[in-house]
Amino acid sequence: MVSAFRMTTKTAKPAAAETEALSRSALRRQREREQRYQSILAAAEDLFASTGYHQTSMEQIADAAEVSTGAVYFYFKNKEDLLLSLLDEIGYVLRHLLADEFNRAGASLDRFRGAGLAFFERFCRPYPEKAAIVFRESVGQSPAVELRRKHLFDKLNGDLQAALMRLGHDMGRPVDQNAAEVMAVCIMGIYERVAYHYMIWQDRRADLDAIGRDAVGFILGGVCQTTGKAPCT
Amino acid sequence: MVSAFRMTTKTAKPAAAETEALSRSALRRQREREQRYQSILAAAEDLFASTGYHQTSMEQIADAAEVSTGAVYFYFKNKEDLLLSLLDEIGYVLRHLLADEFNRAGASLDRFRGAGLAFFERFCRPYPEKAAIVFRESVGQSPAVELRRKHLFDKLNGDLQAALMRLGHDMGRPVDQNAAEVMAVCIMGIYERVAYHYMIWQDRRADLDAIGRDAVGFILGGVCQTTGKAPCT
Amino acid sequence: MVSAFRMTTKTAKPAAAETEALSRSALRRQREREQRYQSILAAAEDLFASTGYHQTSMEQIADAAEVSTGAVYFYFKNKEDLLLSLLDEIGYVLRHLLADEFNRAGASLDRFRGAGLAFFERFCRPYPEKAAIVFRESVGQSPAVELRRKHLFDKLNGDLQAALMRLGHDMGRPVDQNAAEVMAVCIMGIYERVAYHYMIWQDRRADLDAIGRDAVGFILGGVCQTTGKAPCT
Amino acid sequence: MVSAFRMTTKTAKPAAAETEALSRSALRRQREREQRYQSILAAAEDLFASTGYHQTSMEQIADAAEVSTGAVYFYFKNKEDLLLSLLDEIGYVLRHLLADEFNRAGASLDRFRGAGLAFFERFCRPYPEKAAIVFRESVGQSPAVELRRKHLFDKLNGDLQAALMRLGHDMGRPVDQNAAEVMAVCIMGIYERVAYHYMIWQDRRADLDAIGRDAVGFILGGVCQTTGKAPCT
DNA sequence: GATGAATGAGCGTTCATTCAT
DNA sequence: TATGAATGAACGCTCATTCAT
Repeated sequence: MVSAFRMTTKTAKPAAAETEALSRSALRRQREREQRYQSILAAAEDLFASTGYHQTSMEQIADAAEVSTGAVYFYFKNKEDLLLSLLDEIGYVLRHLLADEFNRAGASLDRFRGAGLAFFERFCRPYPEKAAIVFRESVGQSPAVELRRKHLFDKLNGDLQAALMRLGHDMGRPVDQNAAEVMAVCIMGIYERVAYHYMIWQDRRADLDAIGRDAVGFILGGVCQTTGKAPCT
Repeated sequence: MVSAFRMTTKTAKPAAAETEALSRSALRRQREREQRYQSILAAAEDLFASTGYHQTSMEQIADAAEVSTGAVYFYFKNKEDLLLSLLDEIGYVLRHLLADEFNRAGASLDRFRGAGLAFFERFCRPYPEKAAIVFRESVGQSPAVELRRKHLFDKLNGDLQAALMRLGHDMGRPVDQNAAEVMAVCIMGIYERVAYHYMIWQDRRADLDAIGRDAVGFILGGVCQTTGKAPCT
Repeated sequence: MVSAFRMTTKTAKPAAAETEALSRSALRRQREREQRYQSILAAAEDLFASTGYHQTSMEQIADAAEVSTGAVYFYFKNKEDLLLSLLDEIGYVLRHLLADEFNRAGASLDRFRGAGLAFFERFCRPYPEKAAIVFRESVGQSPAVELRRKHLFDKLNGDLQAALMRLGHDMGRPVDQNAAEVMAVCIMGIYERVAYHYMIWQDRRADLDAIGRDAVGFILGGVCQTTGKAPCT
Repeated sequence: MVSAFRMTTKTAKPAAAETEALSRSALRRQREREQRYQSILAAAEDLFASTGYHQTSMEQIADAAEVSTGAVYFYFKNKEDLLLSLLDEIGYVLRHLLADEFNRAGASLDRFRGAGLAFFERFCRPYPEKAAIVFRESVGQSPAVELRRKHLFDKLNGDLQAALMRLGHDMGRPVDQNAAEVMAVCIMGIYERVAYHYMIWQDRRADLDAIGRDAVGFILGGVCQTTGKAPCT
């Protein structure tokens, strides 16, 4: 689980009686801890998405999560760490979503279509707050956040790039590594801006099917351009 | 001139004999004023791009522009106004750059190529700070800034959309308005993310030619997809 | 207690076994909180009275109360709130002081005498800072402060007016309501200006007995004028 | 004229050709200067009374007077000086108004009545801004302003005190000087608070006649108390 | 004399973070 | 562990005043 409570290094206590099975009360505490961690993260996600990262104070997050400010600092190093954790969680969700599509059986081009549609239908539509956080709230906030964002995009780009190269290979028209990278970046750009435009700036959740299809069509056109599949329909 | 000093509303008494030509000293004052306005804006651009909007204090901007904090507030309503003005200026530059390409003579597809290359070569490369501001620093800062950003993108999208519909018409394959809008958004997304990836996150100014060509290739692929020109080379 | 720490709205979860008696440490914290609140208020009172409301900075108040600026803002919404709270406290003290006199047994006219003397002897003399704040520092500072001041005077006037009407009734010469109000306002005016003149502008604390007696004499003359008690001695 | 432009000490120029008659242009300049001085003062009076001394900026005053900020500083040393000048002017008006009443022929008690009525009818009613400035805006603003306010009240008190002593003498019941002073202060207090209550806090201009009569009645009662005139009607 | 752009000290306020209990 | 009061550095902004033109 990506959001599992990160074990603090100083886990002193358990050392003594940490028999193979944790005591019942220890288990309960563990569970409560995890719940608190999640509720704080959820509160932060909602507030950052709705009010903005800078406009949200730690106290508001604590209030929304029904804990004290001190508790927030027990679970997270600082405000930035909250955003980083959010980014990690969202990255995890998003990567797996896309990976699932690319690991499906079927014609390789269909996988690109599937991934695109999944991005719009199964990420943006159900989780608009997560989209707002990766694409809006985490932009340009601090070097550390920017770095984490970069890492996230690098991974997504890498996945896409790999899929493109596999596709080129399958089509008998090997794609240059650099070109594949640029294409991956282009695809991510389309995902991002289409989501931003139609989900963050406008609320076109209702039309997302059609929009997604058009965007995916554009992507496929770009992809075929290089991999040569002539009338990419 | 986009950056002409915004005339204050109370443009003074029309005076008696303020003939067509302003007095020499009045002209000089006017010029100096404009210079100050520009130097403050330039200082803000540099600092926002290098240090980040929130990490830059008004005092730093004043110092960099070699004026007092009060002077900054004389020329700009507040910090946000500085960012909005920057956005306006950048939007002006960018739109004209792209419009110039679309108004050129020649095959319509070539214009898309030209616009894409111009974006990378003639906007991102010479003005990396401006790119950092539109694509990074102005993201998610405040409702007003977000709105201005949206307006800017709406205009750019509109230009692109119009060009796409003209192209479809020329090709004898009229493009649906909504589809054209989505395509325009896709193209802007590619511009943005490629610039972000290769200019803001990495410093690949040297490779920008090749990268730009690949990205433009992708765009043309997406465009042809719909407008039907078969082997878009 | 007027100065009891204003209960914050979010009075926490009622907790499980928070029996009728608060834990000892909770009680202590409560007490310390109240002390801090009072010490900040006292610091503000002193500084406002000696230096002036506008001339006193929040930092000075914090320093004088030996707390941080942040602490001041924890206990009071802002600087204005400090003045409003002071006004409330002073109003409470003053009203009760006068009410006590009017509720005494004895000839009704004597009560007016008693109230007047109490105002000078038991309010102005021991609390010159409080007098300075109601009569000087809170004048014309902001709409909210002015309103609170008005409310305070309205209450004092109301008390006086009621006493006057009772007196008229007792004397068999009912007083018109409007006339009673004007008389109440006149009495407050005398209180205020005599205090201002002899306590704020001059330091005639030593002569306050005689001055008070003369002023009270004047008031009684005015009162008898209407209620008819002939040679009001 | 109290508001005549204070001659600056450095009136260098005239020294040479200041023949008994000023040249026509010199006269015109003199007149314009006086007009500007007055218009600035009037603008300040309006703004201070309506918006508050601290809430009014020098720029607002300059704008309202249709001059530059610099001009305001040519005619007045600083913002405080503006308030001091206003206080002087108002003091002049008020003192003469009351003096006129006291210098009238007739029974001496009637003069007190006349003065009181004049205060309400011929000062407060036509010049509510002036009342707002003496009684509200100039209170507790700075040591210098407070001092000037004190001087003004001292003079008014002195006039009243003198009148009281004359009255006592006329009545054959000489009044003690100190007692007369306290009575004067009481009368001023009534003037002030009744004006504040019914003109500044409420707008009872319409009922001012009745209110004034009641207040004057109260004053006469207080006065007779000491000077012995039995049934002061 | 008049202008108004420029100055810059100063202030109120915020809020991420800490730490005694 | 959890709490929440306390901290204090930092910042945006105002505005009385000055002075070159």
